[in-house]
Amino acid sequence: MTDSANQIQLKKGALELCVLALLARRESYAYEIASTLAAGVGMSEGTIYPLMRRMQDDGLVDTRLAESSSGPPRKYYRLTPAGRSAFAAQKREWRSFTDAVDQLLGDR
Amino acid sequence: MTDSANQIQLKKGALELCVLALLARRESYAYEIASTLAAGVGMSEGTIYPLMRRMQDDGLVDTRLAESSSGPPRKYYRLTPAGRSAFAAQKREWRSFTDAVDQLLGDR
DNA sequence: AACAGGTACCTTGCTATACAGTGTACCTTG
DNA sequence: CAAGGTACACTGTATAGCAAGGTACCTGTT
Repeated sequence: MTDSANQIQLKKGALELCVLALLARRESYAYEIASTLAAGVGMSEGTIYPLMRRMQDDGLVDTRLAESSSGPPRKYYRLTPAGRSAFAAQKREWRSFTDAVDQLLGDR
Repeated sequence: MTDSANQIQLKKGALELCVLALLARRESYAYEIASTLAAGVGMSEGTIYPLMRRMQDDGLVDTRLAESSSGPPRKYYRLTPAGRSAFAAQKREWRSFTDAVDQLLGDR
């Protein structure tokens, strides 16, 4: 068992919440989201594209294409109203879950 | 997408940490662990038994059998020294990960 | 005695997902 | 014009939670 084997698992499911949080601030595109989240929570490109597809299918985001001066065109993602309420709901779930775990851990 | 679809994913990987936390307090058996964690983090029996097997294979726990006055014999799990240090390490990882997410979420 | 229900163990099959790896194509800089 | 960063996307693999099902023990009720 490598050192990060468990952390990999730990991340699952929180990633959508992180993406929602970023998009709640401002619209963004997949490559930028992946770059931003790579540092803090270790999201890679192979993860973000399927996730964005899923979120679009679920109606949480819509997209627009925009030219870029520094490479190929970017597909910007924006939260829909459904996306905003999903963000609020998942944030509550996150709090409730982490509070339950923190309580088990005892000290904090 | 059901309401809990994401929460299911969110749980992954934190469950081992929860089990380690419980066993750090006192030895226990799978059925009791599952019952305790069912309320707070929603762990079911189908999850706990494979997990305990994995943790034993990883050397994090050892077991002893004990008679029970109210049913079949129980298999008690106890943390090994490796289990205790894994607990400490995973607790640090948990803190660092949740701190990163909480920072993204902004308010707290 | 028969049965229901709680305790306690465990396995199989299904589904979802993260991620590495790979590929395409655009643009700028040396 | 080659190299490297930007930006999109897909495939294959491994992992893991969980519902459902199965065995078996013990107690209390009918």
